[in-house]
Amino acid sequence: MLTEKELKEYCAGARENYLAHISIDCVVFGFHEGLMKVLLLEVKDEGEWYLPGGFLLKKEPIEMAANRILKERTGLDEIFLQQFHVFGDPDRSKQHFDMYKDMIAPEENWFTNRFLTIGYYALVDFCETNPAPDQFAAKCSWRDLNDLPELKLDHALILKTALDTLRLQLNYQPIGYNLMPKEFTMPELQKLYETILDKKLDRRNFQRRMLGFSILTRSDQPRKGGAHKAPYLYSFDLENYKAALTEGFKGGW
Amino acid sequence: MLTEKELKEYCAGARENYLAHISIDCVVFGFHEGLMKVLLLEVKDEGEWYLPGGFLLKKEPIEMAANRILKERTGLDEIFLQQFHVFGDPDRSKQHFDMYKDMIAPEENWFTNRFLTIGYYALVDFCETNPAPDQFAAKCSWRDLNDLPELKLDHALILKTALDTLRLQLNYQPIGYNLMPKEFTMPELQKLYETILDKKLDRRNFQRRMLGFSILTRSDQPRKGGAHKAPYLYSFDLENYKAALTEGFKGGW
DNA sequence: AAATCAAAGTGTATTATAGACACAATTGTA
DNA sequence: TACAATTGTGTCTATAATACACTTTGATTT
Repeated sequence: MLTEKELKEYCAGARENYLAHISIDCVVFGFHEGLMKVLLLEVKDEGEWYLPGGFLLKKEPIEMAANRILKERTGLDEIFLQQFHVFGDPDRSKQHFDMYKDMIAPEENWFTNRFLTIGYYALVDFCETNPAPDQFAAKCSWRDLNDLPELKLDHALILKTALDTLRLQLNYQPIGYNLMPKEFTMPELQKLYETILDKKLDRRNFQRRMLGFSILTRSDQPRKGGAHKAPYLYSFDLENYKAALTEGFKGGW
Repeated sequence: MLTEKELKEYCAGARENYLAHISIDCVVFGFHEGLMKVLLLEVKDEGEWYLPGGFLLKKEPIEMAANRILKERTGLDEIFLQQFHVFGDPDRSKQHFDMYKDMIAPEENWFTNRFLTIGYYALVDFCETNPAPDQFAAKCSWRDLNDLPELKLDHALILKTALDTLRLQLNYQPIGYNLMPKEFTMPELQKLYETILDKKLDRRNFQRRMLGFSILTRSDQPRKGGAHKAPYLYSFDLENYKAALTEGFKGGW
């Protein structure tokens, strides 16, 4: 919780710099040790968590704002970002900022305005991130997707919608370049798909299909040092990968 | 073009009732005589056209605003509506309201604010609509999708994005219930698909596939009176149709 | 050094789906 | 009654999806 001085300064600054009524919330997906992770922030002095988010500078393009916000939270630039939905229920933030009602008049409090929030989801390489809290958070950290804490506001809905969108996306776009390290094995990539989809896939069919997309390059050297047969290393063929991103996988009609 | 009085009254009313910086634009698709149609408004005293749109009341849910706007333009209630993207380039409306610069100071002019516009697309039964202009338009009418006039602002981009989304949608959702009359023949439905996709489809394969979705009911009576063999009439099986809408057609993974 | 274990590599047979294609039936008109 | 236009329907083929089992490898254990 902020002090009265901090809050008032923040609100004055926000009114001056940010576009009213618009916010951005980001669902940042990572993948680590076979688990799907989401980047969350923990509210100071509370047990609650929320999604990385922020506001739009008055003359800033939306995508740029989302990038800026994520750079602040993760240290990463050029993140894979995708706008997926606007959440605008008039009551979506009701009562969530009651705690400040004795410090500042509601009409002065930036946070009691109505906000439509633009949802972005991001896919990032877990190992490359340096999570950093914003000024309302005690900490910023990765949480397991299947063991989530309670989320503030409508952030649980936003997260679910992002996940649904990601799963749909899997059907007509390649995925993984932004979530995997440079080199990876086929079983590791399969684990990513299994984790996102939350179901087991057949090893052989997965490999055949994935190779059929022609977005993978197999390295000459297998990965040594594991306790078993050395698996081949793959990397994404960026050219074909990007082509697949824009063209999609299956014609349908 | 509005008079100075009209403009000032509009701006004062807008500031009082609407949420700042947010607008809604709708791409309304219809289908008639084998042609894809889009509902457009023609600016008074100019040759330019724009998409049906409007603003969000301060306490109104977004979807409700989109419905309200479309009811005003088409007379229809309960329209199939889908949010598909937010357009928020800071310069998207630049210079488009220069014509009013001598009437009102820019800071007083509602229209020179920055707006993020939430794009919705709608599918409606062409024959049921009663197009009605808004107060900035000389007329509201259906235009052929493949013979469009020049559009104001970034409305050409919005329209194109809507169309792309619709085409994608075709791959995993049924479509047609909102675009076709209650009863229709298989060739008519095929024409709809061909028009949306802008390509020819095979009659026999189309029929087989479409019937495979189990969303159609064949009527006992064929349509008589045509100059040739009487085609069967079909209607959508609403229960299965809605199930297909939520579940999607093909598993993918 | 040999046996063992766990994970990875690979292939084939079957089934379902998509695509190409041709002929017969119906209706109004010439 | 022949014709033209349109609709209805079936089959063959190619491709893609699925199910399924054995072999290979490398480290670890005995």
